[in-house]
Amino acid sequence: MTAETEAPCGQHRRGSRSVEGHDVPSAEHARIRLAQCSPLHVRESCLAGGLSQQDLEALDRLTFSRRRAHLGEPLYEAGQAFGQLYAVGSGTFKSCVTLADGRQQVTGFHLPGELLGLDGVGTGTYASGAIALEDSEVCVIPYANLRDASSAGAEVQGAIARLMSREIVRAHSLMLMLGSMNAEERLAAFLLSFSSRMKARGFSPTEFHLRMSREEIGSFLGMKLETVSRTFSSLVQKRLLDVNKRHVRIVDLQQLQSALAR
Amino acid sequence: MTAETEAPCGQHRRGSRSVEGHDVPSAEHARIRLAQCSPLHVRESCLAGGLSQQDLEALDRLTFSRRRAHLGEPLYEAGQAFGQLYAVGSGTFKSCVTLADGRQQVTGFHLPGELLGLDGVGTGTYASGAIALEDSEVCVIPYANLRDASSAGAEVQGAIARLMSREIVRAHSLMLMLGSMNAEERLAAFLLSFSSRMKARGFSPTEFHLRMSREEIGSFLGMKLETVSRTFSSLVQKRLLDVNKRHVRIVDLQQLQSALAR
DNA sequence: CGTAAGTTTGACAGCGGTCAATCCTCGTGG
DNA sequence: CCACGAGGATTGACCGCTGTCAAACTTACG
Repeated sequence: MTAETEAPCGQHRRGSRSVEGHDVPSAEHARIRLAQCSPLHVRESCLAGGLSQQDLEALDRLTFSRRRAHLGEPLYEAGQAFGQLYAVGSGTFKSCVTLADGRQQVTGFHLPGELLGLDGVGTGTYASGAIALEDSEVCVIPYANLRDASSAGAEVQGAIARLMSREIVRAHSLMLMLGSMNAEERLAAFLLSFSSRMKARGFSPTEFHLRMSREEIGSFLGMKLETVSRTFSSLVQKRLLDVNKRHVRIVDLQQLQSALAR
Repeated sequence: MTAETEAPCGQHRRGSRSVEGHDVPSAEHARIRLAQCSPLHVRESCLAGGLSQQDLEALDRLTFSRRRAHLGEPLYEAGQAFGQLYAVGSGTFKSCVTLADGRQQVTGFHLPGELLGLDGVGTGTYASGAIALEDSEVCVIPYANLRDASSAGAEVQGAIARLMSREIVRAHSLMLMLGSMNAEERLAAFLLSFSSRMKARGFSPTEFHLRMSREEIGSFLGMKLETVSRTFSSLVQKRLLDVNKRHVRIVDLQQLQSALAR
């Protein structure tokens, strides 16, 4: 239906092995608590950063459902009424903002344990959309529950504030990257960030599979897909990486880090 | 003392008509409530956006002091322990982040009514620094006071959450700008944003004085100061602006807006 | 096997960075 | 009061990075 453009934020059409018939992804809302929702990831990564055991237990009590999103499906879309936050349980998401004239940009990639939807709190409307980059699962956290002063509300409010603040810091450092780095530095920064996030989740920090296309990486890094591809090739030539399509192996992590300091 | 670099985040050395002898800007902490702290600006601008009357009164009760900062003086610096938020009462500030290798970037300019320091909530350390671009005044809001569940804490917590969320949205749209606009579009976007913020504060939206240098604008927009200057000249040539150093008059606001949609 | 999407690579051009000279403003000191 | 110097702004010349256009290759799915 939607007139598909050449944008990096579109939904995928080729549904992979998605079973189809799932046009409305808001289907099942099983009552499953955060603690059962891939607890290891959620607790030991971004979400847990700075949260006390008490915070986590409070959060657990406020989480009431989970939801699945297949590859290419939106979890929510920009402009939609804000109602809940989502904690990635498994899989990967990208979030995208759109300019008035249609230009779009990927503002982030989200791994298990990270929180989505915080940009909706301010206005009551999601400012960005989130789309699954593979078949994924999230925990749904109704925001109204957080506002209830009841049930350790204050603790959780503080935790949410910390998470938001970190998102601000992250966005600012991305601004720095977009404003002052060349193509090679941007890609190196992206890969190193990805590497440390994989490591934090118990995966290999030097070998991983990217779930996003060259175009999506380019959109995130503020460069064209051809430049992304060329820069990958350049880093391979310099013996810092092995790359085969979306499979990446970091050969020389030391040098990749020093590629940032130019 | 500090080895001054060529960065856009440095403190100014030429103290203008500053009286001197004010090396420690944390001096006087008069007990003045937010309501007395340029209330018109604070209430009718960013801070007030989305806040109820109740929120504002709650905030008032938590504000205990104000502080002055002369041109070039830091309000706080990156890495410093986080303790309070600052509401700009009068004047202008810039905030800056620094990369490991010393590169810096201006992440925002702040007008009366806007809140500074939210990036410190997450880690307990300010991730950016804030420097006065003219002699300015702020309201000091100890963050600990906000966390106290006492005295309508929940209301204020929600208000702070909304403000943080808006800052996230703002940062994301800046990322979009840095990633996908050319020099002219960036400058136009900057001027239009500045214009509407001036208008919101009761100033002329078409004629104003910029408190920041070309280098600082460039740092914020991800371009070099020469390019900023050239782009100003280009917009003058196109009859969209009148520019004399830092004094700007928007001649054709319509066309300036359409310069964004390319 | 054919088509579509994604990736890679090449050729070329243009925007913006770099280096440099000049001008302007303002504060300081002779 | 004027000369001088420093910092900021403007403008020009040049060039390199990255965008643009295009073609070839790979992979997956119908």
